[in-house]
Amino acid sequence: MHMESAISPRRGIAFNPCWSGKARNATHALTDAAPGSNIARLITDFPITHRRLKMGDFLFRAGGEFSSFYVLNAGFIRTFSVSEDGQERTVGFHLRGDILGLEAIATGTYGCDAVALDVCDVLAIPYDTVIEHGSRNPDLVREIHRAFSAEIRSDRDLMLNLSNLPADGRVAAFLLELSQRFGSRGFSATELQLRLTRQEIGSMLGLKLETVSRAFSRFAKLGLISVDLRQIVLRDIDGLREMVDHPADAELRGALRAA
Amino acid sequence: MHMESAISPRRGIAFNPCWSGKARNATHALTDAAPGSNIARLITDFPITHRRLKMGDFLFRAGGEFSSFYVLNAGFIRTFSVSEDGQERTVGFHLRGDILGLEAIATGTYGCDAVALDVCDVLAIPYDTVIEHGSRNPDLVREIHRAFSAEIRSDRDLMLNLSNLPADGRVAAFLLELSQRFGSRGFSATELQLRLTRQEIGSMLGLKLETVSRAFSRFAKLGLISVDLRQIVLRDIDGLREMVDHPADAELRGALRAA
DNA sequence: GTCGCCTGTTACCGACTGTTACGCATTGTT
DNA sequence: AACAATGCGTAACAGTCGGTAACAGGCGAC
Repeated sequence: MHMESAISPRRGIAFNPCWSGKARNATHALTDAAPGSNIARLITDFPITHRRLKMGDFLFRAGGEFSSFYVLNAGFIRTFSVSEDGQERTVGFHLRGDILGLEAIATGTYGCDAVALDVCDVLAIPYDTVIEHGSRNPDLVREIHRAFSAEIRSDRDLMLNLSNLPADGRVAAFLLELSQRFGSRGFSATELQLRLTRQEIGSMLGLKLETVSRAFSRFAKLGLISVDLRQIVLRDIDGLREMVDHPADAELRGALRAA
Repeated sequence: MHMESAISPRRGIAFNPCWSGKARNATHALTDAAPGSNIARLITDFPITHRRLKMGDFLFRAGGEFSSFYVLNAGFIRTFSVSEDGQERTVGFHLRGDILGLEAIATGTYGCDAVALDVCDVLAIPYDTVIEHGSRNPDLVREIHRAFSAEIRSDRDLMLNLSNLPADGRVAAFLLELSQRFGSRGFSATELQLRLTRQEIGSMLGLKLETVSRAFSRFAKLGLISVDLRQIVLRDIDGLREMVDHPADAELRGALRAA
């Protein structure tokens, strides 16, 4: 399975929109399942800075100077990088609990843009503070390492998908991964509210928007999903999994089921 | 430029095959340019374990229990993962100074296989030791973070290439990245001794071996490189760069230059 | 030496994806 | 209300890449 993320399978059901309150210590802000939650929990003896973003605001820009990394507490964020010719390429789609900005430590500048797709609340964690705390709190260091490591893993899974799956397989894998992440964070795992356009999804999967569109249509025709613009309902998880593992057969099997 | 790695541009020319001696403190074993060098240098007050590998030996296997990560001191290592259907997919190609095994921290088990392509010498760095040292040596912690972060960056660059470049562009980008890494570690940046088969290269780039072969042949015909099995000489770096940036034009331009 | 195996090269064909173009629905503006 | 802008779906066409196959060269086993 390429879709397994390194996230613990413990499910956090409760969804606390704590960003609607005052800025507060983040100890109880996140569920267990989110990689950023433990880190926030381990930094207890100083107030964490909250940043509020509205749709379209940037959390950081590529090349901007690094001083903090961020734990997304509520909302949705898209990260992308812009090539020399002005083409936007989506790098990731992030929900609450995700950590952003880790890739900036090496160079001291952020490696991509991060834009809010919705109203967002973000915890800003100053890197120097982490280092300072780390010297007397090995658990915090371990937790940071785990987050790094998980990031590498999931990037690598995505890479393997990109390089080995045909268009349908990639789209199916994308949906399954999203479902798993939504589920582990207390959202519905079958009714997905995409916040991305076809274009943005495509640029993350190395496909054109028409191809994404076609894949969605095909899946709907095969009864695997229902599509209503950006509202997607997964109806046959195993079928989608089949589409990832054996893309060719899945097509055939669906066809004869329809006949 | 997607090919820029986060490695410092300082070049370490001297190549000390220190693995031929007795196991020793690693302080002087590696050049500045390698991401693993600083880490090895910062762990000074205990002897680092060396592991010798001969061609075909595994440094670690997917699923194996994690206790140490590794700094490659000499030789070449290929990492790959095996899918359910038995297909091998190359994840990375590593030279001296590279760090291996970082992705294992999250789950406690290694995420891929690592096999020696040559006689290798590897420094094994027990993770617990790092944590222990980290509490009184913040620089070590920072250095580890830098390595993690650089890993994420380079994975992401590769991802962008995979999802956006056509076959020729990927192969050209692969050659340029290799050249840059060889150069930064004291090898020739233009005469590359590939240790990978076409198949292995292809599985890293998401291409079939025939496609890799065809790309090499095309490049050779355009005068960009010379190919003699796994011995490749880069003859026109700018031309290769052009192939990455504007794959279509590069073909045309080469054709009319030949005419 | 010969055989068999592995790696690599090249050619031909077909499938898949990108390209282009058009139509439709929604949204927000004049 | 008319209009433009944006996102989305569909279809025809073209280009690229993979699948298959045949062949050459290196190498070890016998």
